[in-house]
Amino acid sequence: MSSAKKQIRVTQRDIARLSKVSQATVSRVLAGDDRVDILTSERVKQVMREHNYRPDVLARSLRSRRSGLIGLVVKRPAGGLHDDPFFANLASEIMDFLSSTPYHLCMEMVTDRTQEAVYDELLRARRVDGLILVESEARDERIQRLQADCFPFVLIGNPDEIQNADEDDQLWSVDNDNVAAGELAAKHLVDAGFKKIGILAGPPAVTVSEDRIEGYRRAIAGKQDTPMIWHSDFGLSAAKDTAVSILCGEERPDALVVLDDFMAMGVVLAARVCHAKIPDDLAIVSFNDSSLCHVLDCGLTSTSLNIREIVQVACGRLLRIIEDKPVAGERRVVVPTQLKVRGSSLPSREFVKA
Amino acid sequence: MSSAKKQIRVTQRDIARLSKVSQATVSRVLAGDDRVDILTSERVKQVMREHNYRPDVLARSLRSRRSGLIGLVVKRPAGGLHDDPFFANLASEIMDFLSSTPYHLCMEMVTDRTQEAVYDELLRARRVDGLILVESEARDERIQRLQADCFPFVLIGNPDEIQNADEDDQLWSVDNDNVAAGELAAKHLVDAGFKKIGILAGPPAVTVSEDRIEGYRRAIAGKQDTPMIWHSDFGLSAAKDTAVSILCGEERPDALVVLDDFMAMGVVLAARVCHAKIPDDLAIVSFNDSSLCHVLDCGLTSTSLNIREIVQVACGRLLRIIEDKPVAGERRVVVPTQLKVRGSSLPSREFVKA
DNA sequence: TCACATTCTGAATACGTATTCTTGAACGTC
DNA sequence: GACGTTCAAGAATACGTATTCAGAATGTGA
Repeated sequence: MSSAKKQIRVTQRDIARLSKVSQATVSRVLAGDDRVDILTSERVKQVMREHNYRPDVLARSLRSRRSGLIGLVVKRPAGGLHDDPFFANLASEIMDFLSSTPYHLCMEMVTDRTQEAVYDELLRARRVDGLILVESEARDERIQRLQADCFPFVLIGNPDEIQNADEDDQLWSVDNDNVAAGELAAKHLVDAGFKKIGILAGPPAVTVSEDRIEGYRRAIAGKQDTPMIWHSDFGLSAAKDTAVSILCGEERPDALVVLDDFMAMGVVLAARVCHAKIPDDLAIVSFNDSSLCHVLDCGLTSTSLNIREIVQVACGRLLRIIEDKPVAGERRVVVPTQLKVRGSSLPSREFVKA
Repeated sequence: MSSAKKQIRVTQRDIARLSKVSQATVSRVLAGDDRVDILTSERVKQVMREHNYRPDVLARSLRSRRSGLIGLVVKRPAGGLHDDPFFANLASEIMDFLSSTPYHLCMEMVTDRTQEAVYDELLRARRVDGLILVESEARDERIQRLQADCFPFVLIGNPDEIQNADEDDQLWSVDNDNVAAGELAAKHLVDAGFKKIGILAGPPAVTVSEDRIEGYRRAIAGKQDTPMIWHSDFGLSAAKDTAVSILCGEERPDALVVLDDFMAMGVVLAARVCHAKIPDDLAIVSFNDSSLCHVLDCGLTSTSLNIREIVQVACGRLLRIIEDKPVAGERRVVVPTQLKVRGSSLPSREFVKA
C-alpha cells in the first residue's frame, strides 16, 4: 500500500499555473532575473514555498549542458584502497571544497582493464563536467586524450614527464615539489648528524619515488660517499620485509627516508625484529604526515604534503576552466611541503654524534 | 587557438541522418529492440562506430527519470575523515560493487548545518536515484523523511531504535550484530583466562557503543563481578588520554575491549606510558580489523566487520529497490563478524593464568 | 495625436533521448 | 479482390528547464 504512494513532481509548469503566470516567468524568478516585476516575483516565490518546489537537476543539466559533477578517478591498488590514507584525505578535502560550490563529487574506481570504459562513460557521455586526475605514473595516454578532446581537467601530480611538446596545449597541474621534499627530509637527517642515510622508495617507475630519490641524492651530496637506495612495493608488509633485509644486511643505515607513513610503520616493525631502537639505532623520516605518525610512541617525523592546499588550487582551477573563466597563475603550481619533526628523527645522543 | 576547438556532439539525429533512418530507429538500435531489421541495425551500428557516437547521459536521465547515481552521505567528523578507515573501506567497496553496474557513486560530506540543504539537493532535485545511509546515531529524522517521500534507500546500521511503528513502512537495513560482536570479543578474553576485563567504548549516545557494551555485559555475566566500562571520544589521542587514566587508576583491568582499531592504538601508546606490557599486563581486542592491526608488532586482535559483505547486501538491495524489483530476504540483514585473533590477546602466560 | 522607448510577460523553441502512435507495405486467408 | 495480420520504421510527443523572440501595456517627447 505505502509503496504505491507515487512520488509526484512539482514542476515549473505547476507553479506557473498556480501563480497565474507562464512557465518562463517562473524560470526567470528562479534565476533572479531583474526584468520580472517584484510583485509577481514575490507571488511566485510564495507559491514555490507553499508547494515545496525544487528545480529538477536532470532537466536543468540537459538544458544547460552541465551535469554539476566533478569526477575523481582512482586506480584500484592491489589490496584495495584501505591502506592508502592519501586518497581518503584527498577525497575528504575535495568534498569539503565542493560543498561550498554547486558541484558534487563523482568518484570512480578503475582497474587497467576498465579504464577505457570509464573514460567513455564519464566524459563522452557527459556525466561529469570536469576531471581531477591523480597521476603517479609518467606518460599516461589518458592525458593526451583529454587534451585532444579539450576536456576540462587538472592534474594532481608531476607533469614534467607528461607535458606535451605543444606549448599551446593547456595542461594545468598542481603538485608538491617532491625533489625538494626528498631533499628536505634527507637534509634534516644530515643536519641531525647521521652518517649513513638511506632511502626506502616505492617501485622504480613511480614518479614520486624518482623525485624523492633525486632530492635525497642532492641532500647527501658531499656529505656521504655512496647513496643507499632500496625499492619496495607500497604497503606495510612489503616495506617490512624489505626493511628486515636492509637492517640485517651488511651495510646497515643509521637513518632512513621512507616514502610514506605506512611503509614507515613497516620499517618500525622491522626495527623491532632486528632489535634496532628508534631513533637511536635507526632514525626515520617519512611522508604524508598521516595520523599514523602518532601511532609510534616517540612520534614519526613526516612530511606534510598540504593536501588541503593542493585540493584548493586544483579544484579552484578546475571550476574556472569548466566555467570558461580565465585561470590565473602558473600552469604548474607547486605546493610547498613541511617537515613535521617528531621523535623518530631526534636521537637522544644527538650531541654525542655531532 | 586550441582552446577554441569546439566540442561538437554527435547525436542520434546525426546518426539517423547519416544512416537514412529516423532518430527513433537509432534509439531502438541502441536499446537492442528486436523489432528493427537486422540489416538496418547493422548499418546504423556501423555509422555509430564510424562517428564515435555515445548516448548523452543527461538527456537519457531526463527522459528515463533516472540519474544513474547512488548517493553516499558522510558526516564530517571533527578532525576530517582521515582517521576513519571505516569510510575509506566503505567507499572503496561501494565503488567496487558499482563498477559492475550502470550506477555511479556520488559522495557528499555534510555537517549538521548543511544536512538539510544536501538532502534537498540530492533527493528532491533528483540528483541521485537512491541513498546509502550510514547511521551511527539512533533516531535520525532523515529516515522519517526518506520514508515519507518513498525515496529508495538502505540503511547501514542498526534500525532498532529507528524503526517506525508502522510495519508497512519499508525499511531495509544491513548491519553487523554488534551485541554479538561485543560478546564474542569479550568472551574471547574470558576464555583466555582474564579476570578483570574492561571495555573502552565511544561516546554513550552512539548505537555501536551501546550494543557492544551490551555484548560485553553478557560475556562477563557470571564470570566477573563488576563490569568496567569507560567512554571516550573516537580517535587516537582521546582514547590514549582516557586509557592513561584507566591504567593509572585504582582498578586496573588486565584486558580491554576497545571500540575500534584507532582507539586501540591509543591504548597501546598509553600502555607504553604506563609500563604495561601487551598482552601480558594488558590484553586488547578491538574492532574493524583494519591495517592498523599489523602496526602493533605482536598483532592486534580485532573483529572483522565484513564490510565487503555489508556493501554487497546493501547495494544489491538498493539497486533492486530503485529498479522496482522485489527484494528478497529479511528486512534486516545481519552480517556476521569474525574475530581475528592475534598477539594482543594471547598472553605468554596463558596457561599459568588458566 | 502619433512615434517610440521601456517594462513586463507569454508563446515558442531547443537540449537529446525513449516511447507511443501511426503508417505503409508485404503477406497470407477467405 | 477485400480484409485482417504482421513487421519495419517514421512522425509526434514528452521529460523539465532556460532562453529567444514577440507582444501588450505603459509612459515619454514631439
